[in-house]
Amino acid sequence: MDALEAIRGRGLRLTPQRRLVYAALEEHVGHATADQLCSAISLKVPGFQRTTVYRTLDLLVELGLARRVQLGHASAYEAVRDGSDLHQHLVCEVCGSTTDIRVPQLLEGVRTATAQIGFDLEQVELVGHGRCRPCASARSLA
Amino acid sequence: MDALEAIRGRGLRLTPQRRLVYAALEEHVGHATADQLCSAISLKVPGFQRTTVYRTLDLLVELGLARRVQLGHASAYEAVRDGSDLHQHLVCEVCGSTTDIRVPQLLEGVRTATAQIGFDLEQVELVGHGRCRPCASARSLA
DNA sequence: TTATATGCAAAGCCTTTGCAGAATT
DNA sequence: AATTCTGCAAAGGCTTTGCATATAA
Repeated sequence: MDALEAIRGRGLRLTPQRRLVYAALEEHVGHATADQLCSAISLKVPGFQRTTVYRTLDLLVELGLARRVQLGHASAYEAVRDGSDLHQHLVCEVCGSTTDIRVPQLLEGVRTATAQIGFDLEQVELVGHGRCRPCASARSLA
Repeated sequence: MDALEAIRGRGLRLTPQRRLVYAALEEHVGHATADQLCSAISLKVPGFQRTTVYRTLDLLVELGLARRVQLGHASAYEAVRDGSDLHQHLVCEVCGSTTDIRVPQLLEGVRTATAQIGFDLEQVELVGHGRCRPCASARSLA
């Protein structure tokens, strides 16, 4: 909950709603869509607004407390934990599941390429598409 | 135009509309949104339907004649040229421009990581966010 | 001739915006 | 007390779908 103090540090307000969104994000395993978070919170606080979730997520991303991942058309979010847990995402085209992977030297490689053209890199997002192990196995049996 | 014969190869029909969409995609420099393509085609064929553009793009992607790139919320498309011109994209957060980059060994790195977990990788999409050279310069002056 | 594709209209997601009332500092 | 936030409703992009008509093969 300490992380949220960053909100006050910005001169903004630490409201119950913001706590709820951040808590839901931390509790959620893997990535969560705004809608999933809203549903989860609604169990405790009926009528919780999607609008508020979106606004809060924007704020959390801006503060570096959450990361936004573009999976397909919709955005997914995940809490940024301590220690740079930089990872990328794999999406299974068959079952839609997502998996985390770490690609060593990815950042270095991209930095080298961007440095050459004077692009000031802030974030790298990589999404791989294919078939997860279970779905790949199922296919090879067919 | 040979590439389009792949459509017939699938037992599907090579219509004037499909030719138009593919031609527009090839002529377009850089990435094109469905809407941009539709506008371009509409200059020659007034009233050309966005619906048709979307349906055709889906088909072209499926046939490997086009590549879909998720830039922000909207999709952008580019023709797949001969010779693997695999590249990735940088998006400037200030002016919204996109730039192509090539990241050597990117594919190898990702393949290594996916092979370890048995994920059958088909495509890799990387998007970098930051500031393009002009915008970065403008900022450092401020 | 027969299945496929297009045009059009409508609906569907996901997300953002405007504004009045509520709540934090 | 002053400013920021929330809830609600509405609109806004982008994309998909349904169905009758037109068209490629």
